[in-house]
Amino acid sequence: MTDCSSCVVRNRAICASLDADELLLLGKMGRRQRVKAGHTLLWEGDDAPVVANVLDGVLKLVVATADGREQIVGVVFPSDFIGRPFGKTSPYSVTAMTDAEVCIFNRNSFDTFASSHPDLQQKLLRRTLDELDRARHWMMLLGRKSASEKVASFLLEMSERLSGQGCDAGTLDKGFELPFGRQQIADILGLTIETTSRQLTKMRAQGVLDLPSRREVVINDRAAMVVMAG
Amino acid sequence: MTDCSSCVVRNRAICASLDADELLLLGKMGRRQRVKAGHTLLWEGDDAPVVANVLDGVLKLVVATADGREQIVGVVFPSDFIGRPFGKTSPYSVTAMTDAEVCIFNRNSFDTFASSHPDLQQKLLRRTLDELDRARHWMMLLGRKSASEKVASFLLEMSERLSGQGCDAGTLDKGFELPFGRQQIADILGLTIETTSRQLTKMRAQGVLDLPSRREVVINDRAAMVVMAG
DNA sequence: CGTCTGTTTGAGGCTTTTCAACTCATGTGG
DNA sequence: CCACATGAGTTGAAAAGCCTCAAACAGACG
Repeated sequence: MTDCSSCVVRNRAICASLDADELLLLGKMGRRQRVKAGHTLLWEGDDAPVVANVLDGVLKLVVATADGREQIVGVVFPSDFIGRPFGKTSPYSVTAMTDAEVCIFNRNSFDTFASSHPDLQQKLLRRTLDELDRARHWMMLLGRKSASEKVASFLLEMSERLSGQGCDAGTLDKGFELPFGRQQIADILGLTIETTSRQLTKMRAQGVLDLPSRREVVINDRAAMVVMAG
Repeated sequence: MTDCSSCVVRNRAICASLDADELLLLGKMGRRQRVKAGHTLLWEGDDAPVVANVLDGVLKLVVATADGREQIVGVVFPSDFIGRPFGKTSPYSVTAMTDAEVCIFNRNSFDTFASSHPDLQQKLLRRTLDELDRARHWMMLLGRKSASEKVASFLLEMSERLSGQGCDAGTLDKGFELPFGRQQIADILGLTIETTSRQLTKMRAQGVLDLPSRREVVINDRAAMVVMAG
């Protein structure tokens, strides 16, 4: 069992809708689990037996074709919800991009619990609606944007989502550290690793950004970046 | 007010979770509205004051860039739900692709009603989760599939979704009529109208399909089509 | 110091887009 | 009834953009 009252994402995750008693009940169902970077929590097509909350780290949702092409269809951060409630096989794999920690629930137990806790279900609905908006926004990027627009859009979104992480939520840092490498950026944007790399180099040459190290990005000219994002 | 008990989508839409009394209450809030093909119900970025159920016809959800490129991020059929509950501006435009009829609710009233009807909310949650899965599946298509794979995938999906429409749900018709033209297919697949047209012509030349008229498609060799879909 | 992994860079080729012309079905007015 | 305009779809040629393959490079680590 898990002690929810001291949970790091207690107030941001869907659990935030629950009172002390309910939290205790949910806590009995959940258990914390560490996932090492690169390890896969859920496999695409499997009858996924669990749902989970992310406590720490970053995970990716991946869809693959038979011949091995991969597309990242979602990136989840702490307090985000993972999995497919209500009895469906997982339509994507969930893999840790960094060392991560999640709070896992048996799906059937969770479904039952959710059904009798409308507030929790509403929180889940809101979250799912937001995810859907984000996914549809991303569809525009994948279908209609050029490589440079894709990279610019990606950096701006990451800058926003990663800034929300720390204590000083709200302020946009100029610099931030990406939790993933070039290949994964490419898999998010529907590009190859080479094209991604070239676009970044071009932007650095233009002075719009700096790349102090492999995973660090500093946005020098956010306005220009917004224009490039299309 | 609307008479829900005789509604054509009564048993398929989210309303299916409601009993007679609740239905009457919801019916007082709703009103039927016709939308002519080409007319837009909701504009991207607008503070959308309504949500709706589709009664008849087909509508598209569109995201556009500043310079006019369009990506269709969703297609909704009868019994599907439209709109963004819980107080957000609409992240996309909703436009009728055929003459359509919808059952409209004031969003605030609907939100309130939903909050006090967990069954309705759960139906909405399930629907949203399904939409999210569909959207993510589509992201793979947009990001990683070739033009011919895109067209083949599209035709297969449309064949399935349009077959579900009639009385004989479940059986896959070889032939069906698309509710949209070439440009709109292109906007769904993230291609140009020319590329779309060329792929269709190529498939016809290969004998995989027939194109009896502009909007009709007959799939001759479904197995081959599945292979082509990647 | 050498190896390993991840990234950058280069050259060439292929797919898709772009631009333009043409076809075909439909509808309108003379 | 026919000439003509109209809009959607098809086809062709050329160009652009992105991908593929290959090689060089950089940082981390034993």
